[in-house]
Amino acid sequence: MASITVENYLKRLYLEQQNAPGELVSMGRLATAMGVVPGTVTTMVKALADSGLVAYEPRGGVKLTRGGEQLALHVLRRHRLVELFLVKVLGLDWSEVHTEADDLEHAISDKVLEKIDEYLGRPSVDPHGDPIPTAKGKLAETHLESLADCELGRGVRIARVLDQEPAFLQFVDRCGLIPGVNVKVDARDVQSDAVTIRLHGRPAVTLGTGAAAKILVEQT
Amino acid sequence: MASITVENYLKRLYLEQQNAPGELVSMGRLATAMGVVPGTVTTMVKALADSGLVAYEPRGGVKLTRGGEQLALHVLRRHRLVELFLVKVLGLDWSEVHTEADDLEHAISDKVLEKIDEYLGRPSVDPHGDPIPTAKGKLAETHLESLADCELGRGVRIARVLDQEPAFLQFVDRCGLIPGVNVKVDARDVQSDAVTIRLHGRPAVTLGTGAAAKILVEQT
DNA sequence: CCCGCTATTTTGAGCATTCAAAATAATATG
DNA sequence: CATATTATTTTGAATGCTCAAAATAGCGGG
Repeated sequence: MASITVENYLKRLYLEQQNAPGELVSMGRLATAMGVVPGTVTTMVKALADSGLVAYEPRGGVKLTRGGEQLALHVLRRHRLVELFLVKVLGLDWSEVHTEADDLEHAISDKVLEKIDEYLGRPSVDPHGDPIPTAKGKLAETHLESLADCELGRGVRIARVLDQEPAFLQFVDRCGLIPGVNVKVDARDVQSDAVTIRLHGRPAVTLGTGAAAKILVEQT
Repeated sequence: MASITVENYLKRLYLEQQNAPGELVSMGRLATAMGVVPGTVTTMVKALADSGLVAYEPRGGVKLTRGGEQLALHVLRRHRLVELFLVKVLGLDWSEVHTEADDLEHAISDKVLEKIDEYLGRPSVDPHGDPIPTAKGKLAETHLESLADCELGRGVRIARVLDQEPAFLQFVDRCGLIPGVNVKVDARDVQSDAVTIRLHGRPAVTLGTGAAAKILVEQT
């Protein structure tokens, strides 16, 4: 059985790999992401390599093996199903479920997970629009544009928010830019670094490009 | 923050104290209950004593301090609310929720716990009839008789089953002796060590005294 | 009162995870 | 190319929890 710590390293590593596909993840990156000192990561990664969960290149970086990736996806599945469950069933705010799920994801058995999945009707995304890996460990690939780069004037639907910070999520919520909402990018200005979004039946919202890039949309 | 291990020791100690009220719990007892070697318990108990969670008498035994008891009750509350939630909401069998709750009880935040409690309508007992401590750490005292010692012929209602073994719970389930059911003790025989129970609309059941003693009833 | 049994405690050690700080390798810069 | 900078690894140590096995204490029976 993978310990909670091991599960966390694998999950983190998976997410870091997503940020820079194809490349090895550096020790420093992983250390920052895990909130530990770099030496700790070196030690841990060597142990994970011994267990066959990661491929480690000294002075180069790490990546998950297929086995490690499967485990990471299983953790991610638990995390995201729990998030959705907390929002949909227990009525927690979507800005707070990430933290809760970080603990619960290590305590949920397959049996309970299956019940949750069934209860929720086999959902494919969590409350932030993040895709939920299947029980078999498959993750639907998506190729979404963001509010920072989608076509001007065209109607789009908010699909995913790439930031779990409660403060950001609450802000997004106040603006009404939550997944499922139909919007249109009215204008972008490089000089002012601003993106103006028009919502149905609401005042227009202006975001900086940084924030706009974290909100992904799909065509309607 | 109390570690998972500490929470488990306190919970176990609380339950052992219930078995023999007033007395100190011996190291050996606690070791068996925790599934560790006695030396481990001595070490751990001294640490708990240093944290003010237990009162330790060398060569005598341990008991919880008020602080330790509060923590134990909080863990027990999480455990029992989770059990009920798993049965009522996710449809797990009552014979399997104990094991699941043993993990989940350490991963549930107060916020989520409160939502669960609310969702369930502030229940007072779990699926086995075990009382649920309040958020304030109060536990309703009960003085129930068992099928092994209640009055013959009188109508009683099953209120609690004092055994979490899946096999026993499944057996109890098959007999229909689950909490809430009205029954009557038809006969008891000291020589054959047997208790015969009559159920409404079902064949009568005969149990050994040992099993009967684990099924508690309340007057109807 | 001593003996032997049993429960408890102590001691020494190991595993997993972490840190601090020193050593080393790789990389960029002048 | 030598050096300065930065990233990584190593080393030594700590913490929390555990075990095995030796030492010790307490108790009942002779």
